[in-house]
Amino acid sequence: MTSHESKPASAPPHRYTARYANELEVRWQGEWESRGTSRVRNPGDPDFDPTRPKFYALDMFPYPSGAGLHVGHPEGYIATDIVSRFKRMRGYNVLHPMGYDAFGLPAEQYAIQTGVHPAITTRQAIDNFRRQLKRFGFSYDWSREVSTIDREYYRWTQWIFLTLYESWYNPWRRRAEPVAELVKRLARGEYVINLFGELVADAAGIAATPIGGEPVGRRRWHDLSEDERRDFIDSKRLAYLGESVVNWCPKLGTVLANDEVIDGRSERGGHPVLRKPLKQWMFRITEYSQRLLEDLDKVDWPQSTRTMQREWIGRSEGAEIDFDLVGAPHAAGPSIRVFTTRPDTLFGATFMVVAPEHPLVDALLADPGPKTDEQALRAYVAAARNRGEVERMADSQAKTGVPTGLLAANPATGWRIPIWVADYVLMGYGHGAIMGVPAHDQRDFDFAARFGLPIIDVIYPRARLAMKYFADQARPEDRVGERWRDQMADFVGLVTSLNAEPGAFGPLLETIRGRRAPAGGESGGAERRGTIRSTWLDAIDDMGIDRLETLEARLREGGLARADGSAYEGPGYAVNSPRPGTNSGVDVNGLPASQAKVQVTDWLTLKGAGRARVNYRLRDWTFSRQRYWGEPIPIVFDMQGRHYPVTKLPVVLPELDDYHPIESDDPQPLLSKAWSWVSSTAAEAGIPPGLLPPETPVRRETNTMPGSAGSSWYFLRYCDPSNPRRFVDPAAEAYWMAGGVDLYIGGAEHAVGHLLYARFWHKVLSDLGHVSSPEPFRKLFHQGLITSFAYQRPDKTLVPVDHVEPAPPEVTSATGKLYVERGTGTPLNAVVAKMSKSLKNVVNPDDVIAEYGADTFRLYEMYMGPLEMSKPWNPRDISGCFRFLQRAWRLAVDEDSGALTLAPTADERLERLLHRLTVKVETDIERLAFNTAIAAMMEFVNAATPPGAAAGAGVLTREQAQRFALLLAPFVPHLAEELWQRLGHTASIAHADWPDHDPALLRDDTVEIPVQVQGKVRGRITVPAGAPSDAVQAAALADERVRQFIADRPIKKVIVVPGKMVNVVV
RNA sequence: GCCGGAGUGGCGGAAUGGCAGACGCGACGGAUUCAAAAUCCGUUCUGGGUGAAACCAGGUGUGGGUUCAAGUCCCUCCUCCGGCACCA
Repeated sequence: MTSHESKPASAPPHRYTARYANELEVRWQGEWESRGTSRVRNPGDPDFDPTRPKFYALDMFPYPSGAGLHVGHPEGYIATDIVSRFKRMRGYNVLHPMGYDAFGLPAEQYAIQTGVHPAITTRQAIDNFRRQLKRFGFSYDWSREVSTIDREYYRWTQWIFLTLYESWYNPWRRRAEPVAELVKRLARGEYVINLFGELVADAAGIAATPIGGEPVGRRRWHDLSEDERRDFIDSKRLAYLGESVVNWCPKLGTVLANDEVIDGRSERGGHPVLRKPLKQWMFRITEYSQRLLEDLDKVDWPQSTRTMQREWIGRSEGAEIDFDLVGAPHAAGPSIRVFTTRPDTLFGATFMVVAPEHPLVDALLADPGPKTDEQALRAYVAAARNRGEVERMADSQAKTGVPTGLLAANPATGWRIPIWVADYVLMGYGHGAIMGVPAHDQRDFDFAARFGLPIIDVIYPRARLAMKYFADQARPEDRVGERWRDQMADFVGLVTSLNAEPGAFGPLLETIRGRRAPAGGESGGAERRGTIRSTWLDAIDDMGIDRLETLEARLREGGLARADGSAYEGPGYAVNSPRPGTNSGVDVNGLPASQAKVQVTDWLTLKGAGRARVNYRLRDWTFSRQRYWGEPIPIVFDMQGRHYPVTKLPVVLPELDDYHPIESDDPQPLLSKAWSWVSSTAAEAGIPPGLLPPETPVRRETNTMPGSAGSSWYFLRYCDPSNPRRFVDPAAEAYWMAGGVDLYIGGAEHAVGHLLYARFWHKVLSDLGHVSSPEPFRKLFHQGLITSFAYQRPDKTLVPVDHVEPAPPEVTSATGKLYVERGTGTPLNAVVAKMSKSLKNVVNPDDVIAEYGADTFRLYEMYMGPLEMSKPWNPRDISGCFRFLQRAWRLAVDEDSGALTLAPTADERLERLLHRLTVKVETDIERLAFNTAIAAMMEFVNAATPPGAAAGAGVLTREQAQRFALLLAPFVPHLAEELWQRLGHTASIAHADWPDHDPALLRDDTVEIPVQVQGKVRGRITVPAGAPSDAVQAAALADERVRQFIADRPIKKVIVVPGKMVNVVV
């Protein structure tokens, strides 16, 4: 028992104690619930008021863990609750819902250990979460609660999956359309399929033509066989079966995340992990790359989050280029396609690298060429494939690889360049193949240096281009002695200091030649020239250029990068493109790299060997999980392995006898243990008879959906949570989602995953006309982490809080440390760390509420600091908020009698303060700056509690007390409601009108202005508000102290900032 | 390495380029009390100055710059937190 709660008998009976707070909070929560105070109606409902504007305040719904809420959860919830309550008082219809993201791994793991069905533990956890959440007095409309594990919820998650399955992305119209539409267009001949299996819009004749534009063999839809049609359509669906590699642990019978694999073994148990390709459902989110990128400009999100999404999408402009294979046509095809952002460096491509997973490698292993070291290749590829991506990135320095024995032709130079396999090239990006330009890409440089491949400069920065120009133009007399060094240094210095273009090099060289050697007594120009010269002389020395001939030899062989020992990746001008004396169909020598890019790309396009291309880092979204506790994917397969959609929804997750994973070398989803469920018939599984005859035996999909499935659309279901006919009623969606969710608060850890996936689904649904808005979340805000104080030994290890005790005075005076470790006496530093079970510094909100009440908890968490910042939980500080509420309470209620203490007439000073406070609180709520709003309310209470005021006297009038209660209401709804009712209201404060303010009362008649002399405050003057500048200036200069500080110095300038400040400059 | 964010009293923090430290905690002093807790009142950046004030000087991670005026804007560096990382 804490002190302020003990012996309530000695406290006045109506003091706002923890017990008092808890009593009234629980009482009001019951009242609100039974009165339906937080219920909100939908358009079309009888008591819906369509004249009010809407506000949708959304929290990221929690995963209901068995441990219950911790103090980090409510932070965002309190914030949205304050805004929701405020908006309600301002006349908005407010949608403020809560639910549970309830599928997930912890419950499944618990089931594996104990055999208890995840549904049971999850329901218990949800009940506990709900109880805890309700105790905070959040104004959620609990009738809209949803949980992703409810059948009536996941039925619609499955429906959205099927919607994507039945859709494709039309690149010409830049939107998703039903697959049926595609079939129709194909049948009508509007679209045809070319020899490469690519879709071509016949009428438009644009895009999707192969590189080169050679005659395209087109196939009409009715020329295709049934299977060909089916394969083609399947290849276009937004939900498709793709193959991706997973970390399969046979012993654990499960797929592991990259960070759960260490050195090819499982983190848990150290069992071997295999990298296995697996057929998985994928979403074609990559089709939406550009739109997901562009629409980031439309939303009011933190800059950092938008940047993260941009980088995740990773747009880069460049070209794709086909390199012909040399020699006999290979099984892998006639050429290798690469993507590059640097087509300007094509002349410097001296080798190629393909990823170990590249099709060329498989083809080559099946049919090795004469020059292929099959053994080495096979060994390398096998090793590389079994290394996880994380591992491959971990040893990022030393490049490895083996030659394939194949050669390709560089289309610009005609050189035959070797093709290597190396794992620094990733199959998942671009085409899984690169052209190696070692002089201008550090990774390629490292690789070339390691394996002795040629390195040829093709881009020079301006300074080096100037050196080359100088060497090319050097006259015999320039070569004499050391003269060339000074001349060249001067020339390069002039070129760089003027940012001169190559066209201007000639005249500049003449200027240099015209200069005399600097003699004594010259102008500052020579001195400056001397500095620049020595800079460039140093640069020349650093390059190891001792004679002009050395430079010329380097330039001739294109060996500057090699000599530097590193690639030059910066901007510059094309050189050696082509090299002197060689031929090429294109010449970009001397062009700035940016122009060379365009020219090379244009030339490649014309030649049919390449084209401009935008590439994205974003990859398709793998949607299959080999888990039990997730939404079943509504698909069945026939005996030929063809897939069909299950239209009878929901596909209900079957029960299992036990949840132990299947030990197997081949990945087996846990659901495949439900064999009687898996084996079904078309009719039983819910396949329309038009698609398959009812008796056809089918096998159900045993993969389940990932956690991000249910969370990608829950905000839509809140709009219309129990609709049995649609995932959301169009009118409800159009009303609540107009312009997107108005405020969405949640952790920054979802910056890319959840927020990108939800945007993608939303865009698809929007394209198909199922939702009205293009973006789901208009305003997004991330609350900061709530951390905790932790105690650190000198060696930086942390000590659990229950092993910490205050330091004895002698330790403090000797070391300055305030804490020591119990037992050892080791002095400890107080630091800030994440709350964690091991440090025993996790705070349970239930305890805090028992000790102070929910209102104090709400207030404290908002008072700690800016919402977006991470901040440490300090139990000591809570009492400040608690005392504030006590004082606020005492302002209106006599602690002994419980009677109202009100003043008969309004104090004018307090009236002004109250108007100001009203403005301050409303602007701060809009800015989500709750800490300063609360500080302002504290100041008001301090001002309204004059020292020495007799108890029970009353300072505020009834009307003022009411307005103050209204300001408190969003923050501390229970206390505010109690005051409101005691002040004579029967309707809830939740729907009372926010108080108005009188702008006239915001300004004082006179203002005190500091007067500075030389920027230091030397006096103060009091002038009428809005006084003209010259009057203010006159008053300032008349001030006695100001005159003292000016003394007899002449006044240079007087700056008057109206209403703020005067500064006298002397 | 790259991209964000942050660095202000003993602590959490406040401050549209305009009086640095609002507000709260803690600490200290006082009232109340037999005593304590709770509650209430006062003081509290540092140094100088004074009986006490007034007042003076310095002060927002480091070093520089812009400005009449910088915690705030620009550049350099340091530290901490978060994210990404062979993306061609």
